[in-house]
Amino acid sequence: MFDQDNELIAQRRKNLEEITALGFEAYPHRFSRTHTITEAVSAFGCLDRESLAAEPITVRVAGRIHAINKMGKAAFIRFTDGKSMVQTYLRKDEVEPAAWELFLRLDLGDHIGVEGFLFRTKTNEFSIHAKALAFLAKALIPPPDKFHGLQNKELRYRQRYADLIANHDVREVFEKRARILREIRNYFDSRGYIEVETPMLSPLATGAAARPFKTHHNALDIPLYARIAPELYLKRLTVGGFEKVYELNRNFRNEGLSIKHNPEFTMLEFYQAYSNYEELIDLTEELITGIVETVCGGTTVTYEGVDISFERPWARLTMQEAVLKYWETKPEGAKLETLEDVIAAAQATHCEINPKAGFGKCLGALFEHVAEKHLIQPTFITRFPTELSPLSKQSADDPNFVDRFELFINAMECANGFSELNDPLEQQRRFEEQMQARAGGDEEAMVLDEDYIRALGYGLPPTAGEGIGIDRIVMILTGQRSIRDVILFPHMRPERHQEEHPAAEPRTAE
RNA sequence: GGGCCGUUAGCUCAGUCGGUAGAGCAACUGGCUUUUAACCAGUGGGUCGCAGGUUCGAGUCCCGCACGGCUCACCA
Repeated sequence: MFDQDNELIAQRRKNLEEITALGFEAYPHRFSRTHTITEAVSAFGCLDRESLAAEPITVRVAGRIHAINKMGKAAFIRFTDGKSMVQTYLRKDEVEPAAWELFLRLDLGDHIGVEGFLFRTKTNEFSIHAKALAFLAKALIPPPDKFHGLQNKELRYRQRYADLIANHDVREVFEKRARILREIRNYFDSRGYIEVETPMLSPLATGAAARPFKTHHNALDIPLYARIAPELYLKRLTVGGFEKVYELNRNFRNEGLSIKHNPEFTMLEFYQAYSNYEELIDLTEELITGIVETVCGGTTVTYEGVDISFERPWARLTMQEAVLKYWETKPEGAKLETLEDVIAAAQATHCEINPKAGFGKCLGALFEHVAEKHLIQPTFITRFPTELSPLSKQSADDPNFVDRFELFINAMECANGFSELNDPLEQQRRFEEQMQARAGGDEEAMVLDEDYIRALGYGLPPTAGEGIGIDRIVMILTGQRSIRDVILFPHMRPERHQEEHPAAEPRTAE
């Protein structure tokens, strides 16, 4: 890793040895600061040259070296605390001789501490006139190009630390992500919801239609699955009397990776007793609009050059209305009331459907084929087929549909909520249907959870629940095109280490 | 899994028709006491992703593989 064959690393190791030979500790344990660089810049960066000269302000700050401009017996060192950058002006005749010798052996990427007084240069740049210089840690590996940053996407994802050092906008994305999560927690905490944590590892992977990761518990000698959704656990808690609960955490799905899919992703799920799905639609608008206003300032964000407006109310369409609206070659008087209607529409729009699928699955496929890509502005799709919604409560006027919605933004499904099915006998019947589909080869059909049925047997009040895909919301609010750009360490194939090649001839030149 | 594109110095990138491997940053030596991607002079640094093939000769053409990006399919 740090082999001497690489001249840049060898040079840095040599510099470190010489620094310790000068009497500096190689990896000192601490450095007391008066300010972070960010604090110093925000506290004093507004002062002009005259006020800085009139009453000298001394600071002790620390950071990583970004650039060095050396001019004989003086130098500027630009360094950063990760968030803000400042430069220090160092003169050979104004610091200890050892400090100057130290300076001569510093490399880009090293951590230093500086004590000095604040001033402005003749080009008016806010700077620290160094009186003392401390060595805090060596970077044996050179940082990426100080001007171009790190462009190679593979390196940026695999070595996020290097990405964060080199590309300041990456840090801003993750700071914004943290603010979004904080706003979500504020929203629910201030309205009396309790945040809970339910099992990540469970004997059953259920509550959603997805393929799970499987593992094994040695002591119990049983298979366990990484959860695909916390849904059924959260509703057990509603049965138990937690009227309003939320969980903000990871789900795991053993499926393909893409610009919109990571094997683990962050989901908000929340449930509230004595509510229905229409109340959740209002809540979702309020929650997300509030986040957009707080985090992005305003009600509009620009994503991929398109303005997305979160001005309320957002569009609402039933699934059938959405298909009819975006079906470009729709014949006069077309309807989507029966299986025959839907099959005819699928054929007319060249939408492939499974010939064995029923009305609900066909309508769902048709919706995804015809309408989904047009749902750029926030849009709630309602009135889902019962066949696609094994955990949702049927609509009062037609048992073929359920009281459910999905929220689409930028053609991505961002939220899914419904009035919860709380009739244990009907739930059992729906699970049995799913198990039949599973037996028929549908790997993603939902798995029966008997204990969940038992919980419903104790009586789940009328309840509405929702899941919101946080990574996707963060993508839209931070303008990132790929989910990998809003996840700190996205999943990658492991690096394949090259076969050990015969040891190179030792270098003799020195 | 399919299709398209990419992989050249630590980083960012050139490399024409197949004919001695290039630049900027970074590094090294020297100069320079308010620089701004500092500047000036000089120097070193390469398994051209890996492995085959064609050819007198391959970074370049062909085949296979690895990894990545985009995209389609599956999925949220």
